[in-house]
Amino acid sequence: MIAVPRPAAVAAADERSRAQRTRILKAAHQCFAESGFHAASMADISVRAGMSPGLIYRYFENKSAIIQAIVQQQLDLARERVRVSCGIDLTQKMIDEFGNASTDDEAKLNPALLLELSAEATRDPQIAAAVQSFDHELRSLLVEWLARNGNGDVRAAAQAAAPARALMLQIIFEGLRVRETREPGLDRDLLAAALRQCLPALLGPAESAG
Amino acid sequence: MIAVPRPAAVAAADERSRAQRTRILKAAHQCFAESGFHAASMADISVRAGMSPGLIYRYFENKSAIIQAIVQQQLDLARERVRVSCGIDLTQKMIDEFGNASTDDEAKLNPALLLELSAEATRDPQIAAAVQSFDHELRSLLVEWLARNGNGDVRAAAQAAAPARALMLQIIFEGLRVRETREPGLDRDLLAAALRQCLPALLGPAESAG
Amino acid sequence: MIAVPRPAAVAAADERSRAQRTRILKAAHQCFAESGFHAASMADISVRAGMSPGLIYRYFENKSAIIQAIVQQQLDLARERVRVSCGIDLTQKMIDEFGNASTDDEAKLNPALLLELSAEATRDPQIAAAVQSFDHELRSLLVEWLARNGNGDVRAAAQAAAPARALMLQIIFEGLRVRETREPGLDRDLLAAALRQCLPALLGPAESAG
Amino acid sequence: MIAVPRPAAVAAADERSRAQRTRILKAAHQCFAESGFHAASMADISVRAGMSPGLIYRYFENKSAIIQAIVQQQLDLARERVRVSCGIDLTQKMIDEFGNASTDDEAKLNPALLLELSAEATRDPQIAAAVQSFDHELRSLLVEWLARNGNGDVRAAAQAAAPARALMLQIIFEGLRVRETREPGLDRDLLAAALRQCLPALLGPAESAG
DNA sequence: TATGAATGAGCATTCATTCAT
DNA sequence: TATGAATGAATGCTCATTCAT
Repeated sequence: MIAVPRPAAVAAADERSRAQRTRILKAAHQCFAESGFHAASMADISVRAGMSPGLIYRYFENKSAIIQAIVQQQLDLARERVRVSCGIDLTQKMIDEFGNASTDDEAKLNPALLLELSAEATRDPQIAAAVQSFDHELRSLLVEWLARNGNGDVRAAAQAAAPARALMLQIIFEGLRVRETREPGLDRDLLAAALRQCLPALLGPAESAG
Repeated sequence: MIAVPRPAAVAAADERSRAQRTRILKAAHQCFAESGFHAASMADISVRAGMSPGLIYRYFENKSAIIQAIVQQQLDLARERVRVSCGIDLTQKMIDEFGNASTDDEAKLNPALLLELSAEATRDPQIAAAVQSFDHELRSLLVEWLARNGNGDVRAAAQAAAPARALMLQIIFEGLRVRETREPGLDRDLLAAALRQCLPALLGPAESAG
Repeated sequence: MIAVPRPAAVAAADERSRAQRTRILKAAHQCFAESGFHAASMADISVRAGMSPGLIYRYFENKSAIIQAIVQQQLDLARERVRVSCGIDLTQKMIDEFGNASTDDEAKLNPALLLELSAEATRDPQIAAAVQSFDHELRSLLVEWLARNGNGDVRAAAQAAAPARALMLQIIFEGLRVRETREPGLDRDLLAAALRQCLPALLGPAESAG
Repeated sequence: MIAVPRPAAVAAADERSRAQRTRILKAAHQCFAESGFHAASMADISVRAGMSPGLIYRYFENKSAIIQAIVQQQLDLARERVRVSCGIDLTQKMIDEFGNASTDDEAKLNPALLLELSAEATRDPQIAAAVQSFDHELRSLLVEWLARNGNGDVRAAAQAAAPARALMLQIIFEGLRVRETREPGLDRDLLAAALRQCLPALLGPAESAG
């Protein structure tokens, strides 16, 4: 006779399972941010997560699966940030969010992680695929957003420029992550001045070609 | 009897030593670009360099020292490229050099390596220091270059904007490296259109505020 | 208040307990036959048995105890087969039963299991003891059976030869199990011819020495 | 400049390499015989071989390769024994060689190892292939040997019976190995009597059918 | 200078076993 | 009685580094 668990029990188990996965991912995120994907050991992660190394394997097939999950998490985070940024002073947003990163802040996309993840995309086809599909989706979102923010500028010029502008925004966004990593103490005023050299041209009305 | 080497012999030995170091660094560069700093093994490097693993330790104290040297080499390369780019159509240059990277092309800064190196700066203080000092120097060079290219625009506005513009160029340059890594097949026309949205504003005359 | 179980309940519990043990042993038999004693995991067995891994430990102290029980079961099976084979054409029986083994056929002694079990007897004194006592008992049974099948040949010669013949039958029987394992597709006609070279001399009347 | 090692040095290195492999195989043989293929750990083997665990991997790709090599070694040993046994009193030989096995006697086919190896053939296709090809070869050798020992009995009957007899010899040989494993203290006189019940019929002239 | 055999600590992963529920 | 999450020691294997030659 096999006991059929009541739905409530199943739900509780599911919740616990999800909580454990979250705990592991949080620990992994910290370890990866601190030491990199390869230098962080499963033992490190298990200690950070407050559990035995063996238990991790109940929730993730292997270390690679954890990396994949972190990659996905970082991508989701980036997507979320784009969404939140709609209808906001993007320049100010970029300035405000520069730096202030701490290793264990899971609510913030970790720039070192983003860089390592991007480098890894060069080698791991699964990561490459995840990253590419994310990037395309993100660019589409930016195109839409630019259209909405164009203040009724429905001229062909504005429409045509949107994809290029979206790409340029992406490049600047990513360049900022590199800078964050290499020069965390960068002067914010200088940064603000720098961004103001470029962003108005990208966000404002399309220049009349004539 | 201890042989006192004649100066010529010393010089020859020095040269040989330098040649060996170069050989190792070339091999290491390829291995690091292909597999990353951690995944590339000393054995891999020694095979690529056509020498025994033990011999590498006569020229570099340990693997970390090789990484340091590669970092320095990549920085030198980047510096060189800035110097060469003077008086050139920067926009076109950026477009032309996007992608086309091959793992064993030592004359070209490897974008995946740049990213991994930048992430490593987060963890290794020596690398952080090397990177920061390089970045500052580079920015100074860019400021000078912008001044020279300003076509005699010695107005206060132009002078004041230069540092911000230099920073912005740096950010765009680095953002391009991330893109190269994540989307190697990016459409060059779109890229050109994107850069043309921004670079004129950065490279051209300062806008009159009134 | 401690409930004093009524005899009927005790009997029912006993029966259930026996049923559970049987279920575990059946699962273990399949797993062991498929993967060997060491490669089969308790988790595998518990899945096959349709119960949790923890529950197995209510019925068996540890994995070794399961192996012991399987050994005993295989020995019982072999004993049973000898008993059944009485008064039958042994040669034909041996031929018919060669091969045709499937991993989950519990009614048939699994040859790979027999071999692994025999090898294990070399290492585990408990298994060695079980196997030895079984082998002696089996030989006695064979001696009796040979006497009965001797068709009243009560001459000293026949009596004296019985133990040797019994041993020889055992050796052949076991040799067949090895062959089954190493050459499952062995030609049955060749096998029949081989056995007919030997068995008549073993089963027939003792040769007159004069 | 890559040093080209002199032939003498190469030969010495080769010899050392072979010696190391031998040392590892000897240690592995002992460990496998004592604990079985799976229970013996690489650490056990490395201790027995008097070297570090890592070094083993310079000579064998992985544990499985060691098992394969041991299997091959045991097969070679068995082949050698057949060859040596030509023109000899086979019955006496079988009796003499029963038992006396010690775990670290590499010159003697270890019966427990043979059994485990045979069981493993059930699961590992590579071992199965090695074993099958060996068995066929061995049977051919036996057929030839029987022909030579037939004392000029070139009658069709003798020729026809040879393959069956060869198979039967193989079965008995393997049955003896099982017995050795399960009943190492078996009485030699009884064993001799048992073999004498069968072997004459197998080794002697073919019985006239009329 | 150069080799490459050797070391041993460290890694990802597995699994028999326990125990709170 | 039954579950299955949790443990942690052990395993096969890798690799930076050393050192006898």
